[in-house]
This record gives sequence, C-alpha cells and structure tokens, in this order.
Amino acid sequence: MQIGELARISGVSRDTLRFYEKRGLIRPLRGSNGYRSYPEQTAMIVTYIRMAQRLGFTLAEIADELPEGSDGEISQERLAEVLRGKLEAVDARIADMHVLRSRLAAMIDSVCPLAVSGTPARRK
Amino acid sequence: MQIGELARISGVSRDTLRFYEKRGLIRPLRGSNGYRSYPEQTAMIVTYIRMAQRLGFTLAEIADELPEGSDGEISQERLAEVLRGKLEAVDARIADMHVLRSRLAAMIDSVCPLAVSGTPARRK
DNA sequence: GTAAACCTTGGAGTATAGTCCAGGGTCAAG
DNA sequence: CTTGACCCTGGACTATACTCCAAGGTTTAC
Repeated sequence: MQIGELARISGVSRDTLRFYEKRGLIRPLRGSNGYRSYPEQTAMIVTYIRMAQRLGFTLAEIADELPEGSDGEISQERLAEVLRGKLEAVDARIADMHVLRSRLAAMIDSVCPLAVSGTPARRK
Repeated sequence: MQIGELARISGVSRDTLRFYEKRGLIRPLRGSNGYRSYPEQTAMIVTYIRMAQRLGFTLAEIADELPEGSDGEISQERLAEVLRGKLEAVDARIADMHVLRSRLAAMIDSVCPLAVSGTPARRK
C-alpha cells in the first residue's frame, strides 16, 4: 500500500504520515522507485496513534512504546502487548480525571458554599 | 498581591502569569508604579486554569469561559457557574475516555484474538 | 547612596504537531 | 510522448504554550 491509500483509509494526511515516520512511529518499506510501501497493519497502528493522542499522550510517549522489530512489521503479539499497556495507561488517566473532577467539585463548594441552597443552579 | 507572590502560591512562573494575561485569562489591577496587583481570588482561577489544562482544554477554550466583569474581579456566582460548566465538560470528557477505552479493548481483541487463551498475557 | 530584590516591556527562542509548497521523479493511459 | 495522478525531498510556515533574556524602573534595607 502506498502513502496516498493509507492516508485515505486512515484519515490522516500524507504529510502527517511522513511526519510520523520522522518521529519513528511508523517505518514503511521502500519500493525500487523510492516510494513508501506500507503493510496492511500500519492502518491500525495509525488508528492507534490517533486514539492515543486523543487520550492525551504525546507522539514521543507513543513512539517510546512502539520500538518494534526493524522493517515496518510488528508482530501481532507485540502490538497486542503495546495495546494492553496503553489500556492500563488509559485506566490510570481516567482515574486521574476522576481525581481532578473531585477537586473541581470541591472548588465549586469552596468558592460558593451558598450555591447549593442559595442559588438553585439554574440549569439550561 | 503582586506577581511574584502569586507565582509562588499558585506554582506557575511570573512569565506564565503574564502570558495568561496576554491571552485574556487573568486581568490584574495596576498600582501607581505600574506593578500588577492581583486579588486573592486569582490564585484559585490560576489553579482552575492548570486543572482545566490537565483535563485537555486549551487556553483558548478556558478563556472563552472566563469572559468576566471588567477589572480582574469575578463574582463568586459567576466563578461557581463557570466551574459547574467545566464539571459538565469534564464528565463528558470522562465518558469520551471510556468510549475510547472500549475501542482500544476491541482493537486488542481484533489484533490478537488468540491472546486471551493463547498467550497467557505474562504480566510482570 | 548603593545593593538586593522586586517589578516593567518587548522580543527572541523552544518544543510539539503539524501544514504547505517548490522543484522534480515515476507511472499508466491514450 | 505527453498528460494526469501519483510519489519524493527539503525547507518554510503555523499555532499553542510557554521560557528566557536584555534593558531598565521601583522599593526596601543598611
């Protein structure tokens, strides 16, 4: 698969794919003409990268966890392992969000303790 | 309170406070000597800004929700209102994280369906 | 009155994550 | 053999969010 097709199916630009390559996130093979050639699997890796970003991970953090074999191919086991690691990180981040949520709730109480009874908190 | 003290108690640099001011997040009064003078409340607003950032909001998004009165003072009600709005946004983001978590779990299954029984998922 | 410890502004520099473009090569169709 | 749709590289440019610095004013302490 060449870059244009991967861009289409994964929903990121060609430039972004080349940028991810610079950052060591993906490593395509090269054809005799110098064109990049991506294995099928790369689409899923790109999907994974976008997801990890949405979850708040930087590309550097994502790259650290994908120090794969050599030439663009990662074993299924290795990929699954990485994903499981990320799942744990995601759970940690969700827990973190809950902590922050409580702090935010506490801030609301402290900034305006009357609000609960005083202001009926006019909701839309 | 002047900038150095606010920096100390809120844990951000003076430069960052001036930067937040440029972005319209905080608006201190000025003394006759031109020095910035922050009301007590600003410390909590800064804490709120840092928290919102950790939750994944950009400064622009945070600024949009703090279109306060005029001269550095926000009413307690207004602040509480903003915080309640943010609490809802946080809940939405947590829900979003759960969705992504499920997708990640589904990806793990699809990339390596054997892993569950096949690979005993050697955990440390 | 001078030194330390504050404060001011403006501008430059950094890192992250792209996005865009120029100049040029490759490939399949007609 | 030219046209269109691909591809390549390198470099410039963008936005966000700082961070650092230079040059200078103010305040407090001795």
